[in-house]
Amino acid sequence: MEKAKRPPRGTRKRDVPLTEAGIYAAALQLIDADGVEALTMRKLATVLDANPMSLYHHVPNKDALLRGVARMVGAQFRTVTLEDSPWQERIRLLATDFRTLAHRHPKLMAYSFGQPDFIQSEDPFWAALTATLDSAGVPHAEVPQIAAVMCAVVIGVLTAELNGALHQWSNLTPPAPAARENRPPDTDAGPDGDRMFRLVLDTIITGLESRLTADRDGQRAGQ
Amino acid sequence: MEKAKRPPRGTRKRDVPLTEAGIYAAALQLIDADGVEALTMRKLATVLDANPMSLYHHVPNKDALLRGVARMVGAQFRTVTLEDSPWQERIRLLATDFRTLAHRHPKLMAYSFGQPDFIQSEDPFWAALTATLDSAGVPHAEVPQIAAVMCAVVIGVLTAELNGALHQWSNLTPPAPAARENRPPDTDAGPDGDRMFRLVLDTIITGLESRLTADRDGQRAGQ
DNA sequence: ACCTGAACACCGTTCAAGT
DNA sequence: ACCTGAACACCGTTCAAGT
Repeated sequence: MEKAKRPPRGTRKRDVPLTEAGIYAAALQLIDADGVEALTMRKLATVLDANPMSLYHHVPNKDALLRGVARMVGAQFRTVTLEDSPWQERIRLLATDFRTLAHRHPKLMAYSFGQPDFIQSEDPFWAALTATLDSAGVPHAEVPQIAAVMCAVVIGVLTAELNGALHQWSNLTPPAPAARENRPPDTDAGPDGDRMFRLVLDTIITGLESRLTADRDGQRAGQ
Repeated sequence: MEKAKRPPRGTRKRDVPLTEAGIYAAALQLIDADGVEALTMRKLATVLDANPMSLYHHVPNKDALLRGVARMVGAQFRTVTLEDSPWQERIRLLATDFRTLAHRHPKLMAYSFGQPDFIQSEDPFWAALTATLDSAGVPHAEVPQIAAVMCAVVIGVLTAELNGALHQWSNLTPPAPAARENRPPDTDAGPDGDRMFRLVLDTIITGLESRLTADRDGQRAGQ
């Protein structure tokens, strides 16, 4: 009978002590599978084969847990700096990297996008974005505002893509009352999403370009 | 002692029977005050001076309650059609009307913006937007997609404005470690929000214009 | 230091019973 | 028809106690 506690085969996750990182990793799995709103301290403990209260020895509370998971995933987002390309190219790369990350963990990112502290001063992403706008010739004083609205725009489009709104709205105009209802969220990873994301990107880059040349024309008439 | 039930003065809300509309109105008050996440069937019942379970006779569940409140508020959003203005002006009006609504019930709208069914085919807003794009000369087949991304962009910026992200990000670049932390969400109703919203609006309208003239030039070289 | 069981103060919702 | 109390199946979290 010796011990007799361990179930037959690998059904037991934890022969290993609890870790902050381990908790985050397990939480991320649950979130990827069922979404942030389905994550529960108690479910998470079950998955980790631990007592729910044990988690509180490694994480202060559920909110900190979510922030921790978000920070962990965000850290994967090291963008290639691509120092010697034109600013348009660099912005495009930043945005598509962002989108790639969003597609890798859609449920988590749909939540993270709603948190104002999702972007921090220290983020290499923010540094890269502001540096790029700077090198594009955006007046220093305006760089943070322009960067902020660009983030808001990109996050808005990604959110709408992730929760299916973009897809749903695109198929709206025909009354289509008998169309199949409540189709699954339909991550919209297809070519539609790609096209529409590029459309937005092109538009804001074009808009920025024309704004910059207008500024220059205003200052020294030409060039 | 006759009756002896009624408290001294107007502290009692309900001498009147429960109504679906009354429930929505009370729920909206609670949401405006404390946000959607703080709304509880039990708190709502208390405010209405009713038993929590009584609500379920007028509303199937909490989800339907929230949708009902959102629909009720969205119905206020009757946009002036402004039939004889240039499409740029009409789009601008649609967007600023949208923003006005968002500022009137920020907590509710921050929630509603996340719901993919927030915009429906029957909405006069959607009809006005698609009609405007149509009159601007957007190819019929592209109208829904363009309308969808425009909604996503505007909602993205409004969401970031409402939850304070726009404001926070704008003040990011200086490391500013000792700055006051956790200032209140700071609805960002000030001139900052106005400016940044107009900036986005100008940019997408400019982008759309250049896209349209490019299409025309491609088709018939000129005009 | 790390873990745990019991308990507290909440939720949304079901159901059988009251008027 | 409308309302209600009790109860169920959950939450996050505190706390005192175990090793």
